[in-house]
Amino acid sequence: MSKEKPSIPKGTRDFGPAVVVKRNYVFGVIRRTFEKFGYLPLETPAVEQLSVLTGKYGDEGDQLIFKILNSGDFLAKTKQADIDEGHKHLTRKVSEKALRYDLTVPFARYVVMNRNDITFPFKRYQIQPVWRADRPQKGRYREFYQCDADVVGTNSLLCEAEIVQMINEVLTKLGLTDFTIKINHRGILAGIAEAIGEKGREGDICVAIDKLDKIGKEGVRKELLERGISEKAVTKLEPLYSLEGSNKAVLDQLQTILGDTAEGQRGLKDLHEVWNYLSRLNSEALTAQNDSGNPRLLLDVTLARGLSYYTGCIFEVKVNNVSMGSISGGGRYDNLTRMFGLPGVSGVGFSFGVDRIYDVIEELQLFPDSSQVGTKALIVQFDRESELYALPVLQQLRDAGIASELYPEQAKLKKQMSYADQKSIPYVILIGSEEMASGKLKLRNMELGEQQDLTIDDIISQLK
RNA sequence: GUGGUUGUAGCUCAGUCGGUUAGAGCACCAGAUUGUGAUUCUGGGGGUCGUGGGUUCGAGCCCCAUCUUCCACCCCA
Repeated sequence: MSKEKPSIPKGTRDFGPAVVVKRNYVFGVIRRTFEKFGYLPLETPAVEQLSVLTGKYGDEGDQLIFKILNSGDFLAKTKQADIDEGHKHLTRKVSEKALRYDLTVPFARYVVMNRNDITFPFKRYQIQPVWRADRPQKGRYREFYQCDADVVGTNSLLCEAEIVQMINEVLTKLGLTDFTIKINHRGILAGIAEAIGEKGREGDICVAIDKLDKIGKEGVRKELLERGISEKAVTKLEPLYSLEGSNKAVLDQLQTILGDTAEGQRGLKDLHEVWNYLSRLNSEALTAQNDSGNPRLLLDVTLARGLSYYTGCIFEVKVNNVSMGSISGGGRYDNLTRMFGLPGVSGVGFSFGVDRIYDVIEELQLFPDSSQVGTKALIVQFDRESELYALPVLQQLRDAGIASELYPEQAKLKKQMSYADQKSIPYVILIGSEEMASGKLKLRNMELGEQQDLTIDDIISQLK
């Protein structure tokens, strides 16, 4: 028998008990917020038909989908000619299923398949893992959880406003104070393209100006020219990078620049509406100040986002002063269900990246002690007699709702105490011959190192 | 997919120019202490140096491949 060193695939992780407890705390905050806003849970299979996923995320995205090899003789339907046609063609022959890449597309599929049973507007949240065949790096994993909330079947911009509200609430509850919810609108981007004389080229323009933070004005200029945008247009575009002042002031300036483009008008109207809703909701995203002095909600005309299906407002959330990419993102998509044969259903949604949020909270040391759970009391036993005596005591403790355990063997006292110590169990109950004789059990407070002789009833009322 | 980086005890890491038997701290186990953890003292176990090839009298160290880690790009949560 060969010794095999076990390992897990690149970009995947095991989560030990301490980590799972903290992750569940984050999930809990998110879940409670979603439910408070009227979203209901949905789960879909990890595996989707490959055809459901392909073509929804752009060419780059298709490359990153984990495909599943057909079972059995996966080469049965393949001929030499198929191999000669290249890997993209061959993939369809040997793979019909794939791991889901996000939660939005499976949701759209679900909506289309269940259109007659769903009451619109349909609000659902979904917390499940997704898989991407990306090369791992900081904050980027091949298996990670998304927490999505989406609503389909309404064009109301109240949904966009509520997304801002939910993001603000979740991050605040998690103890984060310095974060920026960036918002933009695909209409604004299209309007800009039109206004600078490059109508229809907003795709290329977006990809380039999205990198403004990273590569600076000159870098963006170079990339735009490489992508075939005219020099005249690039020059006209540049003032937009440095739009100054409040969100309101930026909107006013955009009005001047995009005023006579239809798409620009659509974007501006939508954004105004979102601001109106938030204002009436007395949103903290408008009133609370970041450490930098900026409001949390920030109109950023350089925000583009890669996913090709967005058509209206788009969001992205960045925690400031930590080296981590966006922890949340989303937007409105008008045509996603049309790809599955159901036109005219607009949706909007967003997603929290729990793995990144976890990394940020850990880095900022914001996990509260209360997010720890575990055994409250350990019963230590000495011999067979004390073990039998301890069993009804154990049951009484559990009936009283106290998380408790009996050490399962008659190990040395030192070993049992040390077990309690390492599991951070705050109380130990000792049951030996003296205790059995008197009926008073020894309750030891492990933190203080103090112990008292108490009846089981007194112990229960003290630990409850 | 492109470029770089990392891997030595359970963990964090030393390991000189390629040269004898690969080290430390922490952790673990046992004892000091037959009814008391976390502190103290004493002792102990533990390694195919990521894996597979190659160069060499000799490889943890040099070369190639591969896996993994982390980082940047592309893209994204």
